[in-house]
Formats: sequence, structure tokens, C-alpha cells
Amino acid sequence: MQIDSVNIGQTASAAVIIYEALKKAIIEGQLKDGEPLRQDEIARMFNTSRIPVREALTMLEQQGLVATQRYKGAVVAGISPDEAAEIWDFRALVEGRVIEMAVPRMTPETLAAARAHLEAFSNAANPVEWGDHNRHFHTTLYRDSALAYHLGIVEKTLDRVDRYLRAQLSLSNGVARANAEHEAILAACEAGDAARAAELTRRHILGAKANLLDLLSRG
Amino acid sequence: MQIDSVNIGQTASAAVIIYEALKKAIIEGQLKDGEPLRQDEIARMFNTSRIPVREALTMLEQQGLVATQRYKGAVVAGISPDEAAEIWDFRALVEGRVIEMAVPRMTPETLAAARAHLEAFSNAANPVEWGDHNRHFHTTLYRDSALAYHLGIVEKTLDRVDRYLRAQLSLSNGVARANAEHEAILAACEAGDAARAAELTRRHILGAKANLLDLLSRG
DNA sequence: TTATCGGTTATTGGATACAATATGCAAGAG
DNA sequence: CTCTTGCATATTGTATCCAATAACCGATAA
Repeated sequence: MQIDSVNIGQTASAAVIIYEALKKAIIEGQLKDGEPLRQDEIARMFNTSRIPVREALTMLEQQGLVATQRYKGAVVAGISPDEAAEIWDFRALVEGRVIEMAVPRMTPETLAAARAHLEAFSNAANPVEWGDHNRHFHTTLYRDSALAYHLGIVEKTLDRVDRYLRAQLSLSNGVARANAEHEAILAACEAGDAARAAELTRRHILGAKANLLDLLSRG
Repeated sequence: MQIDSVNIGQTASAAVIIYEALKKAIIEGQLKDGEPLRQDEIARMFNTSRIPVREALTMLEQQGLVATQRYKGAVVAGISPDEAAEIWDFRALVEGRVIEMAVPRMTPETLAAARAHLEAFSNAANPVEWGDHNRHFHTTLYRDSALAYHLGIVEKTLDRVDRYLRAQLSLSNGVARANAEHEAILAACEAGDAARAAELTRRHILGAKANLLDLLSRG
């Protein structure tokens, strides 16, 4: 007998489910910097014991999203202006390289997907959507680089600062400027000009950095 | 009353102790690629239950040092030639930037410490010592950059590939060539030539990459 | 022979119970 | 009143036990 094989999604463990939910809440800013994460409380939310909760918190700590102190618990890890500045520099360095490697391999499908995110971004109406489409626009342009390690680092870095990225986009001129810069980056990709796409990406990120530092310094 | 305060080292949890021990064993190559890590076997080694072992394995998985399958356990994560090539490219990119930022801030103490590692490296007699002194030579030159995020990523990346770095150094001309290149890098740092130190570091890493790929392809 | 089925064992995932530590408060000494 | 001290409580860290799943192996039928 021959039947269609269905990809059994390898049902995730409770620890992973909790991890993903907490990560999403932190990334989207629903959990504020410094907010304590009580094992017992989270366990009750998910109808589990504290064991998988602890595993989830361990994962989040490894990613720098929470900070833990022995016998005192975990809190959502914030970020200082200095760290923010450094991380945006890091992004400019790595994402510039990644897009440069991606452009020569970029497919029409990828370009179309990126344009869809670009348009969705410019039509979006709230910070969560801005953040999502902005991020997906960029990572879509990166994926054809096929640089798995680089892409993993980029994703982890974006997870770490996603909250601040959203806040920066929400500034007065944030979305409009990002939109114009996205258009330019996409045009360079469509033209197959890797060096230009890289340079525009670096400028885009460093411009956002300046915007963000202004925001952070004003409180 | 006034007494000397002693820094109580915040005794580490069992999970962290196990994590560090396993990490060291993997990094130094005592645990081979693909070797399974049984929870209760490790628990017996450390006279603990499996709970802290699982936390340690979770941490190692987040760092990419082990790969886990649900209900099947964890194995030491190996690396493919493609991944190796990509990671060495990443190192060249990031470490080049880091040393460039470090040179203008580099203190005489740092330079002296780096020279000590350089000499210890050239006098070392076995792969473990080569690896340690090689790594410390480079990270010493990076530290004055004060780029905490970059340095964290560099350390994690080195952890991921330390085994292969050691193997590459052990090739016929590995140590001699590395030694000569280290001298040149250190000279550029002492001369305050940041751009040259960065370029030499990139070349050093990319040269090692070619060496390693040769090793991996030959088996 | 070879493929499939059933059960046995080994191993991991998770729940409950207990131990270790920190925090807050109230009582008492100065 | 202020500071210390000791206890009560809250929270985390770990051990033990049970549940879920995978791997192995022998028996059986085509």
C-alpha cells in the first residue's frame, strides 16, 4: 500500500513551546526590561511543572534575552545605549557582507517576496507590523546568500534588539525614511549591484543607529 | 568593625559546572563528533540527578556544540567542510574589524601579554597548548576594543570550531606559519597600524581556512 | 528468505517532592 | 528611634519517580 506521507511536525516539547512563547513576548515588548519571570507563575500559565520552564529560561539566557541570578530568578535583559550602539555597528558589518554575497545568487522569487514585504511595511499601521515586515524584508534579501552561520547570528542579533528596532521605527520620521531606504536597497538588488546594496544596507543600519541613540538618550 | 571582604565566588550551580566540563571536553576534542551524551551516564559522573545535566545539554545545544533529537538524545555536533569555510570567512570579517578597533586603544600591558602568548605558542609542544596559546594570543589583542558584543560572538565562534583549529595547527607547516604571521600581526599592533593589523589578521584567518579545507577534504 | 508484528528494554520528557537560599518583617537591644 | 537578629515566607535548585517514545529482537506468515 502507498499513502501520502505527511510531515509529522515532530511535536515540540513543552520546553520549546514555552521558550518560543516567552521569546515572542520579549521580542515584541510585551514583557518589559527588568520584568521578573517567575518559574512557578509561568508553569501555571502553561499547565506544566517548572522543569520545562527552567529549560526555556536557560535557552533565553543563552541568547541574552534574560539575565538570571542564582536563587533570585530571571528578568528580561535590557540593553544600554553603549551596547545598542555596538550591536548596530555589528549589524552593519555582518548584514552588509551577507547581502553582498546574496545579490549574485538572488532569484526573482526572492526579489518578489522582498517587494511584498516592502509594500506591506509601508501600508502597516502599528509598531508590531512595522517591525515584522521590516525584519522580513531584510532577512528575505539575505537568505539567498546561503550563509547558514551568518544568517543564524543575524537572526539571534535581531532577536536581541527587536524591541529597540520597533521603538526606533515608531519615531516621527522612522517609517518614511526606512521605506525610502528600502526602495533603494531593493533597486540595487534588482540591478544586481552587490556592492551598492551592501553599502546602502550599511548606511541604512547606521542611520537607524543614530536615530535609536537619540531616542535612548532622551529616555 | 572592618574586615577584609572576600569575594565569595557565587558558587556555581551543578548545571553550570557540568556545562563547563562538557564544553571543555568538546572543545579540546576529548569527545568526538557524533559521540552520544547519555544523561544518566553524565549524571553518575558528577553525582547528580539528570536535571542539571539536561540544563547543561540545553546550554550546549544553544551554542551549537551538541545536537539534540527529541527522545533520542544529544550528540556532539560536528561541522561540514562548507560550514567550516563559512565560519572562517565570518571570523575574518569580525575579527578583522575587532582588532582594527582595538589597536588605537591597545595598552603596553596588552601588547606584553600578547607577546607572552606568542612565545608560549612557539615553545609549545602539543596540540592542546598550541590551541590555547594561539587563541589567547588573538583574544588578548582583541580585548582592548571593549566591544563586548563582538567579543562574545568571537568567543562563541571560537568555541564552535576550536577542535578544527587545533587540528589545522597540527598540520605539517601549521605552527611555523602561524608563528610568523603572529609576529607580523603583533608588529603592526605595536606600530599602531590598525589597518595593517586588520588586514594581516584577515589573511591569517583565510590562510588557515585554506589549510583546514585541505585537511577536511583529505578526510 | 524476508518483511511485518508484538513485546521487551533503554532512554528521554515531565511531574512531584524536598533542599537550599534569599527576602521581608517583627521583636528586641542599644 | 535605629540597628540588629531571628523567624516566616517565597523562590529557586535538585532528587526521585512516572510517562512517553524509540530501538532492539525474536516469532511468525507470505
